Amino acid sequence: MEEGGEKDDWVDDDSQEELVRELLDEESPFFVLSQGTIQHKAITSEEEVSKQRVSNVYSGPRIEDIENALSSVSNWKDQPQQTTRINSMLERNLSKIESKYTLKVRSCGNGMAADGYKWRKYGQKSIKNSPNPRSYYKCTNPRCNAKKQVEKSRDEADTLIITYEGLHLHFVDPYFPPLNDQPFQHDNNAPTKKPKKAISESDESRAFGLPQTTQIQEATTNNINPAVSLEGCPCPQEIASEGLLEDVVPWIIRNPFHNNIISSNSTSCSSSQTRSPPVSPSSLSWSPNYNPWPVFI
DNA sequence: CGTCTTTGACCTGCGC
DNA sequence: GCGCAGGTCAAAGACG
Repeated sequence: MEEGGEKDDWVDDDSQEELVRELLDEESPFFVLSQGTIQHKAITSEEEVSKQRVSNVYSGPRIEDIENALSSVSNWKDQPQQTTRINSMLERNLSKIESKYTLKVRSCGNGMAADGYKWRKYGQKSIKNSPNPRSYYKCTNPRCNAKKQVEKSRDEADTLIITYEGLHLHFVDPYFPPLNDQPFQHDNNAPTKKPKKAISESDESRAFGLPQTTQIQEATTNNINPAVSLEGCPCPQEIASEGLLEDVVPWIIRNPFHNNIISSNSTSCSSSQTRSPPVSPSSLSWSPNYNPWPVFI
């Protein structure tokens, strides 16, 4: 993707702060809450070892960490000190933390909730004591190890339970500073499909890691449903084709019209829908499995 | 023909 | 060690 130098200006401070507040707001419609709170779980093999550290750092998302993540993503190219901030976070072992975010999504249609990323289904399993199978998806981006699991709720037939896991590394890696003083270059021609290669590359990418708060941002903005920009909308082509968070978030922030759509998307699409009606799902079907209008409950 | 989905087999972790 | 359940792999088929 090629945004030139413009992208760094896409998110102004106010927008960032607003997004941060949204991230921390339990009432935010952007968050799917399982019984009112984001389910956050540290799942690394070093979980016990790092618990004490985590308890300091991850007793909850701290606003400065989220700000770190946001500012690191948006500004480091222009502000060398961002490199220091990233390194500081990495030194705090933030990169070793992975998180799962379980979302309950009320489906308005036939199933999958679009979240702005392309996913490749790699498995499906029947779950014991559950009538509904669970589907496993990986991000199609070869530099990304993000995964999600989707299953229907046992209690509510029209509710999907989506568990996000891992990182959308293709979202952050263009913003990480070059290693070993090598010239940093974003691979604009990175292939988007070749799962086998993706495994090794994502393994390499894990060395970068990501602060947990960035994952929270990811989990949140996944729900923002950038797919709204796909067809019939004057959004950058890169968004439509890749749905990358780095493109989508600033773009959405800058496009109030789509913010309205997103907001309406965060409420029930049933009879309680009082805002502008959603675009026809068929017009958004850049991935055939997705119902682009999930409702977060 | 390339890509994606399906689905059975295999792997792994965990509890007993 | 064994069995179970969840997670992943990969061959085969479907689809555009």
